[in-house]
Amino acid sequence: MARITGSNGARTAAAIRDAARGLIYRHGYAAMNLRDLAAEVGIRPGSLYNHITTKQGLLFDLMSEHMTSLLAETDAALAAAGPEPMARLRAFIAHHLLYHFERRQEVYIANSELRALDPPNHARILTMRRDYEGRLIALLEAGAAAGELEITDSRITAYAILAMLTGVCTWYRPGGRCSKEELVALHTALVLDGIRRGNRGEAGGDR
Amino acid sequence: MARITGSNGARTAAAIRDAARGLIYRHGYAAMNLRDLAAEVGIRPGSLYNHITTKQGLLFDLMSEHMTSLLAETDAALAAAGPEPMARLRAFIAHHLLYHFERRQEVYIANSELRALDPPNHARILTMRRDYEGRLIALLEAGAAAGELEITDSRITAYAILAMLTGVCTWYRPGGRCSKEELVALHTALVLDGIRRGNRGEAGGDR
DNA sequence: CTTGAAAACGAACATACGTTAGTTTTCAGA
DNA sequence: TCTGAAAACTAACGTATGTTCGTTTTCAAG
Repeated sequence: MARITGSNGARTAAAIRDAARGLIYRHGYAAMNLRDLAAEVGIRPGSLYNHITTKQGLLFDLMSEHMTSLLAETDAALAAAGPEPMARLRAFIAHHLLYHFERRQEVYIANSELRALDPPNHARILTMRRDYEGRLIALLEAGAAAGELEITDSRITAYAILAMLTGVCTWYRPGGRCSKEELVALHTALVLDGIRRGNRGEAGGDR
Repeated sequence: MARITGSNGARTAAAIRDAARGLIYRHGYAAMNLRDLAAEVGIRPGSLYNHITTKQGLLFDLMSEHMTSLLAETDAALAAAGPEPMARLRAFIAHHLLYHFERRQEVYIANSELRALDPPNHARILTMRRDYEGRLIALLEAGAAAGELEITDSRITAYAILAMLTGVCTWYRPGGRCSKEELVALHTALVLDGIRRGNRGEAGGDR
């Protein structure tokens, strides 16, 4: 027996990436092995190589596809929000969360497996990530320039906001206590109230 | 040649844990191998087993020691802050950040390698982590009860705050642009302004 | 000074893993 | 219908890895 009846290259390739996403998400890249991956897809280990270059190449493809679509969809959401800085910032936050709810696995992998990439791949993904962070930094600076936000350090503030928003996908599960919309509202409030101009209490210093 | 002149059990055990922290922090538990670990300590792979039970046991010990000291030091910081809810909350935030600056490796490992623990070990570490989250949840609820905070959902708010604060150790490096004190002030402001009562702008909803 | 435990060594075992090679069968275009 | 590419199979190679075993040397207690 060799090639299987009804086998289809594109379908198998997609099944491999789907299964790989799940396995890497659950066990991590280093702990995932290609025999388990092949078994989940329903093929033999060697057959994987009709669809991937190497294990490392598979990881890079997954992360690259993810970052590309994250950037594209973010830009679309920002474009739809119009020119007003605060509206764009809200759109960014809402989109970030909704995207993360929808695609927890990709997001988690992109954030936790950077170190598993070999140097050239690492550099490429890092560039895309910096692009994404740059979107938020620009929004914060636009809001500050418009006099609506009070930002001490736009880069660090962006990191803090992204850490909070991205943290959601470590515990969010569909069908949990809060709806997606409630979570968006809650986080939008947390973020915006934390940086809106004129909102500073006596909290600024810790002594 | 066998036992080495001047060899000392306690010193070697400490060196193993130090080296393991660094290797796991940089490469992850699954990607760390005991030959590299032994080489970094300056002994042969088999000699590791005079000081550890298994690789898994080593990971558990590292995480367990970390969580134990985190809980103890947090309680000490809270005790020193006195009874006032907001003072305690500030103390929690400041302590969390300073602890994370000081012990980035342990913190990162504890947060990223939970899945590498086998089920019994996993359960034990998870209990300690829930304990820690419980400290913050209690503080938020005390602040709300005292009328100083406005909290929609204390658990989710706690997760969001912890994600933000813990995110620091993914990018913080000593000698960076901001001092530790500045970072504490910046994050304290972000958190407290985000949840202080009467601070709600029109940000609550996203539509 | 003797002796048993401690702590290192060298060597190896057993398995797991990424990957390759050669073969076989199916599919799609001429 | 024929033919070459596609996609699967079986088998295995080479290496890496966690761990064990028996030995040897040092340390410290009696």
